[in-house]
Amino acid sequence: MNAPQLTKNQALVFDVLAKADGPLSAYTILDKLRDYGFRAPLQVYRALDKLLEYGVVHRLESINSFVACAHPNENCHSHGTVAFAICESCGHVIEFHDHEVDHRLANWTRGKKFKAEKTTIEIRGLCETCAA
Amino acid sequence: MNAPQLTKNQALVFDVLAKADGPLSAYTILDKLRDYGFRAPLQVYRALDKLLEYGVVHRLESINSFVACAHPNENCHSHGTVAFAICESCGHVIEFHDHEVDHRLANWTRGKKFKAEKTTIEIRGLCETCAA
DNA sequence: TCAATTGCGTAATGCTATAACGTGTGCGAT
DNA sequence: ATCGCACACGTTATAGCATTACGCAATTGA
Repeated sequence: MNAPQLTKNQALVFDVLAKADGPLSAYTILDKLRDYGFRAPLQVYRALDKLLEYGVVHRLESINSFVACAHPNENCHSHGTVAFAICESCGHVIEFHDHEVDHRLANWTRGKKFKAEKTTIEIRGLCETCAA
Repeated sequence: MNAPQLTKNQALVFDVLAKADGPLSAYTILDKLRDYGFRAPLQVYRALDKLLEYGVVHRLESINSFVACAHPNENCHSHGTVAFAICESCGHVIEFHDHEVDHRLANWTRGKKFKAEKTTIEIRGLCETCAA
């Protein structure tokens, strides 16, 4: 899924996420965009839905927040499942891929004949700086 | 973390989850327990907090729901990270462990000096029956 | 031109989770 | 025994996250 030309709202939401130094909730995004005419959550959620679909934004399920993809110029989906390490102290997120993990999970689903649609891997803890 | 004697509320919540054939949201649990005197979400959330702490219940982050642990007589935590496959059609959840996945993720965190506190692995899709 | 699609705006609502307050009970230490 | 503490509980209110429902406007393509 490659991103076509973004609409105005999509571009605004994406820019906010791209400039943030960590994940943002939909309502935080809304607040940051009030000066640009945003009034309602749905304006944010609709834009996010598209950005997620295009693969340029990820949703962090465990903290109900969103981040810009760390690999803007590649197609994230081609790397397999995206995993995240989320620092609970400073909020920073590291995005990574591990083919072996993908492989193991794929093996498991194959064995169970489970048809995987979306896989979430999120590690919460403390980043190197905050753990020190 | 082994489970001590449960309090009345904890036991009620646990029983509801144990008898359910799939994950339940806190509010669904609340509704099921109104006849037993439950009136407010906090009664459920407080019980859930303890049950999660004891390891007899798991939280499914991606669907904001809770399930009884599938291995009631073992200590889940001793198996490493618990992973879940969640059928989006019938709602059934399969709980599993994969040491190799744990190992890979542990390797990654070690390399990044990231101190993992809680790891979430959830695969959403269709179970064998529903995919057929 | 008409119909279908897509994005947008607004209001209302629903679902998920926690804060803040106070009560009661059990239990160990003084 | 009684004081102080920890813990579970009950209630109200509020905060935070997400969707439903309605209608309008612009675009596209048959």
